[in-house]
Amino acid sequence: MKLLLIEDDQQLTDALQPLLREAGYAVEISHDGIDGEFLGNELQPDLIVLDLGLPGKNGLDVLRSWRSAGNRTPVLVLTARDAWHERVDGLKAGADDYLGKPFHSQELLARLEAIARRHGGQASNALSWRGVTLDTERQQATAADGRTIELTAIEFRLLRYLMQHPKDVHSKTRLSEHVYEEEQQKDSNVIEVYINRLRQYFGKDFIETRRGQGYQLAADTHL
Amino acid sequence: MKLLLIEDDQQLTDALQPLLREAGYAVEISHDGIDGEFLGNELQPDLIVLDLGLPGKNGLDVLRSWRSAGNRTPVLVLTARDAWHERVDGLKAGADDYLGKPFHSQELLARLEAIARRHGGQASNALSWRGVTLDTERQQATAADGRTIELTAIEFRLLRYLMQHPKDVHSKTRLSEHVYEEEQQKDSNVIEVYINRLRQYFGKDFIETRRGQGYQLAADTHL
DNA sequence: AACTTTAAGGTTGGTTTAAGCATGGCCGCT
DNA sequence: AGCGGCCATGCTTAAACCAACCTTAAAGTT
Repeated sequence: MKLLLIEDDQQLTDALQPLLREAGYAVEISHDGIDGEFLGNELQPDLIVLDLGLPGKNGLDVLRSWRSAGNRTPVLVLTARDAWHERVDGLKAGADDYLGKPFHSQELLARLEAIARRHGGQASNALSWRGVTLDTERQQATAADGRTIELTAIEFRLLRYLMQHPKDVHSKTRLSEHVYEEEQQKDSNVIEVYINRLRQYFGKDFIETRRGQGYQLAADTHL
Repeated sequence: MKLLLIEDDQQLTDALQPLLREAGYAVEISHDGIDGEFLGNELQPDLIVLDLGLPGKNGLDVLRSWRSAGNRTPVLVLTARDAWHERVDGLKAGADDYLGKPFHSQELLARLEAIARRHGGQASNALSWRGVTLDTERQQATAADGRTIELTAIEFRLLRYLMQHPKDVHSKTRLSEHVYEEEQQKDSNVIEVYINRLRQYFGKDFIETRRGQGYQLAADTHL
């Protein structure tokens, strides 16, 4: 789960980063509005935390730019505790939730969880594709033939990312970035090994190889 | 897509080169300003990444020389993270974008993509000519009769280059330079082989031969 | 003990080479 | 000028080569 945090207060980002990582996010940070807006479009994060008081470009403007350009990435807006009008503006501009500063880190995590759930699997926390379903809360999957499979942490993150973006082709580098925090040495074949595992669980043709480009969930044209 | 990287830090160029290749660029590298300026003119790259702190000749001067000589190749400038005045100068001197060091490799790729898109004209990532369309993101094409065709890396680069410059006649040497990094031995017939492949996919008369000169996409005069 | 990563050897398929065939342009011959 | 042969250039096919990917098992981590 790739999360983009746009916040200019260094102290706050330093404090949040380890927490968010611990909670299972791959965290990217930007300290100003212009850079943040760009990254929000190009990094294709799964979730964005956006402060409103930013140097460079106001957070609200950033949000509006995204939305009018068709970017629907879920956004949680951070506002000053008592600035209720900011919240209204934020929601109007297309935010998914807001949180007043200062806040309890636990509350932030809870709200992120909620947004991700709401957004990812509409109404439920289950993804499904070609007979395979993934329960994102229990970290377990059901294969097409009905077997239920307990997934380990990395199996789960990899499968979730693939199922959240079916049809797209993902390079091993990209998958690595979404499954891990730090950049992987490029001569590692972890991703290959885990793709192999998922194929054992769900069938050889559940994931297709695009040689030289990456992997992709099998198209379901024949259904 | 030929990319010229002008950067004196060997460690950085070593790290970047494989990444850029993976992203589909044919990478040329220069480690100083004077050489870089020359190559920027002679190689006719599609994109230039220019560091400002260079031995030989300052990056800004290099950029200004190009521009005043009429060279309009899109340039992304690398600056020290906090040297905002350098950025202003860079943009004034004719840069298309800038990026502070250190940077995320993903951000570099994203910005290059954005520049190329902006510069190449059309805001979308699809090219089309005589019923053939090319999705530059998925590396796949659609033939005039509707078949979709998954292209391999080299098929894709060759077809993209042809479709980016329709109407022009391209010598085999030129095509070779844009498809590969290093110079090809001139007695190789790879290009002929791949032209043949593309003709199988899209019809014999999609690409015309100008004997002794090169190849050209078929004119659509009769439409 | 369970999970993750590394490593090594086998397999596949994209790329390149190479050899024989086809075609067009040039030149000399009638 | 018209005809025909000859050479250069381009086409096609198949086989060889090599890097990417797969698979398995053992080593390393938590």
